[in-house]
Amino acid sequence: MAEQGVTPQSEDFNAWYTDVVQRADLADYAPVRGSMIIKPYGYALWENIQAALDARFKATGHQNAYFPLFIPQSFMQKEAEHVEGFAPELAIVTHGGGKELEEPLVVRPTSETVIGHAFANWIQSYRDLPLLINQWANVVRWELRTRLFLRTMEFLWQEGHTAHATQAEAQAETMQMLDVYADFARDQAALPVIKGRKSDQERFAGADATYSIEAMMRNRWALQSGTSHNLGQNFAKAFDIKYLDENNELQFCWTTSWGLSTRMVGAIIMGHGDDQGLRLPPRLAPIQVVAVPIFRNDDQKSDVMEAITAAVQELQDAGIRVHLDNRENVNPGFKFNDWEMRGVPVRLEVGPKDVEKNSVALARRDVPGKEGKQFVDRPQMLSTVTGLLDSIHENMLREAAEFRDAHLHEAATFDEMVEILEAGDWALAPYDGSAEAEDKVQEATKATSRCFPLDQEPLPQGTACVITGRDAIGKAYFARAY
RNA sequence: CGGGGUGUGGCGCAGUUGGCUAGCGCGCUGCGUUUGGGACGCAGAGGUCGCCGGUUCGAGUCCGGCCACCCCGACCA
Repeated sequence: MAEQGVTPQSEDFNAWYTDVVQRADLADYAPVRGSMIIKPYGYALWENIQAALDARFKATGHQNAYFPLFIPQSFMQKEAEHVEGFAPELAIVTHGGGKELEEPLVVRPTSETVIGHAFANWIQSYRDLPLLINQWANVVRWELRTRLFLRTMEFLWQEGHTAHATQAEAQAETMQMLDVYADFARDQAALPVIKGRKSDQERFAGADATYSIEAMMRNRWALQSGTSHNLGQNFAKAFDIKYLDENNELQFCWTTSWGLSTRMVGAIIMGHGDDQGLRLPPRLAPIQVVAVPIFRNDDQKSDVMEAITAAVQELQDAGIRVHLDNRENVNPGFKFNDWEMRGVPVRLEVGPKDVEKNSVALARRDVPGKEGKQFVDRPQMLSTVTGLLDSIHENMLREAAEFRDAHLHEAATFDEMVEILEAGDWALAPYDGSAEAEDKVQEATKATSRCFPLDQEPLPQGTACVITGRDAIGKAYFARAY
């Protein structure tokens, strides 16, 4: 029998990832290096992410709009840090309609500049504020090294852009959206994340401060899964985004931006998957329940199909995403393995014995083998499935949190820090926020600073950075990161 | 962009001391038997051997160049 599964995680985590993405039909390689084809199953997952986030954006007062893919090159050059930060990864269009363009067009790597330009026109008075906009779009960054979902030259995301009258309001917005991401990760994706502030090296080019949610993958690498920036008045000044306040005085706005991309799909894959393949969080899974009929002959077939069709209908009517696997060229055992690899949270089986006893079998993806399988009376099916979906969500979240917490350690000295990082875990230590300290850690361990977690007490006066010995500005997590 | 590797039916590979009709496994199509944890039999379909050039009576195989992809590093959501 040929090996039909994916490379085990323990053997080669990156190979496991690549295997799973392709075998589970999430994505495919495209003709152009570094770009990807998102297949229907992967896109359905993204659509569910979109729907959940979009609802949260609307609930917090944001409106969707769409800004153009092409940005005049001069726009990118108006904000000093922004130019420098993005210059190496820009795709630039120099020709159109067979002629060289007067001014080259940048394919957006992010939209602060075009949106800043528009905001400057839209905003006149304090009555126009706050302006709360989001767009769902594709962006392009010319990456050297790419990986499906985690880093591709073109990716899908949403980018929120807001303008406010005061610094405090902008900061409140920045933190609110970080919370939205963290809550989404926990409540929809079953991923516990750490909210924190980025070091200066990791800060967005043009931001005063960048915050992120960091998730731990099953190989203990960190994955930045969402970011929220307080842009201060940097873009307001570069694009002349001004308003008249109540005293008829002209003021610069305070702006923010925040984004979450298809990288979240990678976070879900690597944050939950096991040696069998994907494990999708029930609230985002494109298929929440897969129904597998089992029969030996035509008599049984008609009885079983009738029963299972009714069961599927009942679940569907209750709003559950169900797929009936009625393929006849593969046997049930194959289907079990196939759907487990694809990460479907719940499997419903109906066989002759179930028809006879008016029952169904339900198996949960997060608990392997017989332990995770139960037979329930048909009238209890719907309530059991509903309960299972919630229970699987809670269990996946708990497992991920326990795994993460088991691999977080505090370091009191540089040696301790190196020891923790070399073992592959995350180290939390007082850090002065400097680039030279970060470089030193990276040289020693390949790990970088992930964030200063928001959830921490202020350090006692004079606490030393474990790397440089200078005054620390807070405790930061360091880890290997994608 | 540096280091390593790989390009042979859809996928995974063998064939590489040049030799005639390029094989194997999986998958695919048809028919039949199967079906509660990755079924089996029989019959089929499917290949400009990554591309270009060279050597040779003869190139998947040797030589040169190019391209693509994967892995590891440096840079990044």
